[in-house]
Amino acid sequence: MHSPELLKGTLQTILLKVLKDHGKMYGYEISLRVKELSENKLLLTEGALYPSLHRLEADGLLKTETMMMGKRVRKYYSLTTTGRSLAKDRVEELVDFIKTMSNVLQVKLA
Amino acid sequence: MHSPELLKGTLQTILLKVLKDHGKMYGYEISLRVKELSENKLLLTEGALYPSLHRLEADGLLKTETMMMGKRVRKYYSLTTTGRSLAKDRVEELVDFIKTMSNVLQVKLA
DNA sequence: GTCTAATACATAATTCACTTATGTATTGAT
DNA sequence: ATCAATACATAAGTGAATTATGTATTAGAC
Repeated sequence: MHSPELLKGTLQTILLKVLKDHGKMYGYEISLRVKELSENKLLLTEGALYPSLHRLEADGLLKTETMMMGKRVRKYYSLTTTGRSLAKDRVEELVDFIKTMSNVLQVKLA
Repeated sequence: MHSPELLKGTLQTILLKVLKDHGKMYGYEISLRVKELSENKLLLTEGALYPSLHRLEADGLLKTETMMMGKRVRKYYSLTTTGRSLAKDRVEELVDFIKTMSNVLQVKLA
């Protein structure tokens, strides 16, 4: 697990990106997907995940659909048109930041 | 310039790394060096830089030497033994985080 | 047949590393 | 002379996280 401090500012971008690639997903599913993609290094806590999803929805970047699986609630999130556009920009910005950081740290990335 | 939000959690590591590579440096010099290494994309504000240096010093990771250049004050910072050791760890952690992020974003880094 | 872990959502209080704003003072360039 | 650059510093405010709770269902272990 990484120092969680590092996650700051990257969570929204991660959420947008994962939803861009996988379409409709629910919160818990997203957390599992991120865990998988990161090889167990990025563990999204609920306290970070749900407020972040709610914020993205409030900002009009995500839309939701609530389903009942038996008696269990599932809330599916997907990108709006605006969200899709922003997802692209945010990912580009983060990739650029990563490249900048590796320049500053003077490390080669495989 | 990047979204400054992304810098959070990475600043101390940057400072430790730059000081590890360049030895004795003063604050303003560090900000210029980071600006140069990042091709003008990382602009350290004083409000972030100085408190961060002070914190590292208070934590025993940096030691200081104040010099007068004519009438102008310069405060040189350098790593302590503890600081040198932590610099290594922090850089490794950040590099690892960067790799994790690129996995999650599924991007190839040159 | 009960207990634990996993599934699935949610929110409130708190933290703390930043941003933004401000302050002081020297030096070099035009 | 005036402006930009040099060089330090700190205080107030922000906001995205952490930490701590809470509710409830379902599957598996024993």
